[in-house]
Amino acid sequence: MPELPEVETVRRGLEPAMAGATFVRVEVRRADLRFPFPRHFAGRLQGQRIDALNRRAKYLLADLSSGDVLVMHLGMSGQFLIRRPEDGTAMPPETHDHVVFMLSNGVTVLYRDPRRFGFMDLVPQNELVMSRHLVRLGIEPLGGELTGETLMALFTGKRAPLKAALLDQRLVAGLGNIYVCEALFRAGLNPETEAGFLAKPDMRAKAQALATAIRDVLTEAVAAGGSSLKDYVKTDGTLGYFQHAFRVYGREKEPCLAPDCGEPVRRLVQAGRSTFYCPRCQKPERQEA
DNA sequence: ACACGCTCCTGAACGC
DNA sequence: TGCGTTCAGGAGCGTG
Repeated sequence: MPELPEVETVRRGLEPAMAGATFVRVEVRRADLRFPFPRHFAGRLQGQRIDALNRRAKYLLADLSSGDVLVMHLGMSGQFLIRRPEDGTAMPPETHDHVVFMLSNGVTVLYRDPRRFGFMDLVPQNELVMSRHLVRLGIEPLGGELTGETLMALFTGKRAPLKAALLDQRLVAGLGNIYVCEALFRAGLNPETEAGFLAKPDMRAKAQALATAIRDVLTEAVAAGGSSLKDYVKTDGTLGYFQHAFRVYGREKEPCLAPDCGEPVRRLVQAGRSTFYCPRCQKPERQEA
């Protein structure tokens, strides 16, 4: 499930293959993914140089010499795979290979997405931050803005549970179900606690702990190449390995890994998504009415 | 404005 | 064995 660490890992894999290269030929093998491709998509890419490959939250952003930015989102099951000429026989595209980028350096980049929740778009550079994709995004969690103070400000008056608030890309952008569960565990916060509760003055230390936990878990996951469960692979087809470092995610009924705890990890459903937590390490805060 | 639930999609896992 | 059901979840959208 591509969340920020997986998207950043993909970016780091694609950057050396794509930055500085030119699109020689682009094949779009179906009319849409989650959304239709923009008009003349292939034609607007062909002949353009990729000046830089950036990331914002879970979006990949390729700056093109035309002045457009190629905006790419992996959805649930999107993968970018790099095929180098020295890899040998060219493999024919598979069923879910929807886009093929052929580059001037001989590299082929495949976009594969069985569930088609991903999408691609082209946006003029000077409209990018105000574009429909990016305009509502909250703070970048590894960008230096994420502090206890910032979280307190963002959560002020929020009735939603912490789990939902952290999944809300308008507040903090880049977390998904896995890293929210892991960050709340590390901060010792109950996923059902009202987000607004953390904004109280005496909760400053908890808010700070949460900010630190989010930064730490994302940083560690990027260093591990992301988490591979079902769909996610790196651009060379290999797996990330942060899934081995999960402390609660996917561990229902298994013992909590905190020292001297061992309480069975519990699963609950919030907003239709599984939440994993330790009821002993993540006790609900005393919330006066 | 805000919170919540529904929806898109496919493949894997599960149950009878 | 085989078929049907359930589950996974990013994020836009509709509803109350």
